[in-house]
Amino acid sequence: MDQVQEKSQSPTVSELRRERERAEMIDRIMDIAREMFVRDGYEAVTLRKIAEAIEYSPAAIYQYFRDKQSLVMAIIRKDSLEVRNYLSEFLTLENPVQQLVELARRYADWGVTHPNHYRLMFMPPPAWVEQDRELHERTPISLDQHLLSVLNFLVTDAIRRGLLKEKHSEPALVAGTLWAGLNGVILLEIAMKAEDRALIGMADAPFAARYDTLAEVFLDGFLRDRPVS
Amino acid sequence: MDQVQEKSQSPTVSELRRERERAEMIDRIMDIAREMFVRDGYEAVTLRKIAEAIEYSPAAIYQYFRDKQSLVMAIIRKDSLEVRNYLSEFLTLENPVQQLVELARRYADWGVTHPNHYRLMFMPPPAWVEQDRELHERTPISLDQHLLSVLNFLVTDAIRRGLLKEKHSEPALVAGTLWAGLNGVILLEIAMKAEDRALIGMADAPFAARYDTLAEVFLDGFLRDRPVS
DNA sequence: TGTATAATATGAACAACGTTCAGGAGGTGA
DNA sequence: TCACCTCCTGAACGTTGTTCATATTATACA
Repeated sequence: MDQVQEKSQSPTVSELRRERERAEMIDRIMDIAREMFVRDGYEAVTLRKIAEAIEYSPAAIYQYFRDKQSLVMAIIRKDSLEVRNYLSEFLTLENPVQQLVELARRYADWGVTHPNHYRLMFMPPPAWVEQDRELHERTPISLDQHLLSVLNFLVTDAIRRGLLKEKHSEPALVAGTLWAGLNGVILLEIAMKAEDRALIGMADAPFAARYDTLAEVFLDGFLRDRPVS
Repeated sequence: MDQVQEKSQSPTVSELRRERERAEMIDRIMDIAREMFVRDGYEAVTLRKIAEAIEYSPAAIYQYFRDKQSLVMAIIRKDSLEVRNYLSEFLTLENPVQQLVELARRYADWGVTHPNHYRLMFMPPPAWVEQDRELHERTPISLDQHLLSVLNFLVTDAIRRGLLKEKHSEPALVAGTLWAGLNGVILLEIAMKAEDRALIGMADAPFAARYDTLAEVFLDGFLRDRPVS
């Protein structure tokens, strides 16, 4: 990652092959690391374990990644990009509210099924953020930023069409609230297990029920005329 | 922490003094650790740095805490307990909705001003949770659980008084949604800095505005008759 | 075909980390 | 005085991420 070809006028055939092999190696490392990462969280990812799995020495990894942090960030970045595409698939300019609901549901599903990705996305060690910002100078934006951006776009559209109550005239505030609620239900699902909820004497409910309640309340709260669904 | 006095019939005067000194030492260690922790996050807390700060050897710390994890957890636990008391201060049985608003605002204020506490509360390394659960067998419950519990209690009260719309008859679902929205706005404030929001072309707003929007939407969405505020 | 060059992989080492342990120092109670 | 107990330390262990000189290999060019 992150290297530039300086003098190559036209790449020879073996240069192309090496480049491809290099890309394969990068993928292989990332796949191994992701496996550990998804199952056991960030601290389970050790370079020595990865090295053993790919049958190389630990030092070899540094040929492909600047350091461990870059490796994990590369995984997050790549996977986030896939989710972004997945989320944007269904974005047409038809019914902004309906699209919001669909978008939110997809995002929530992804979050609940990828707790470790989600964790690291929101809760990176503080030092990481700056370094990553310097390196990839704010592009591509992260998944949560992208979500907020899309929400903002759709909300702006909805407001322009007069679908929301008058008091909700600022798209950024509405989008932010949607973002908050959405990530909140995901967080609730990830951070608090069923037994924890039972512990404090609460009736348990499937994730879908909590999501639906949130959707219901948002629709009732934001929409001018609540359509019968 | 976590030790029992076995044979002590009546503690002598010097035993009392030693016990007090021990407690002071524990506080001192926790204060140093908290300072590092709050400023730079969890991984900034190293036992060797703490040892240097308190002018003891690293091994000395193990006289007071089982291991590093226990130390950090002790901080979280203690501070969470203070917040719990702070949150519960104003809990009377007068107006559940008004109390919900007050409670939520206090919680949000705390979260925004304690990002690192907040981070670790929701996002502990997966392995930690089990161990901590075994040690302190589900008591005292964590801050987020406590919040959910209180929310649940207030919502139950509100429902019994017929303050909510009919379709919101399940307290657990309503409380969960409130919890989600609340933690969501905090997360938005913590995880995404102002410059990030500006980056995607959104109007920026102070935290209070986002909180108010959320409150507004929840009140409109949940309440049967929205009182003029 | 032979040779310089560049890419690639490695073993050994380093610093820092959490943690353990045998043992010293010093006050306490009898 | 003596035995005991608590506190504290230095040294060590194993593991982590990371670096670097070196060896190996493959390529490009004469």
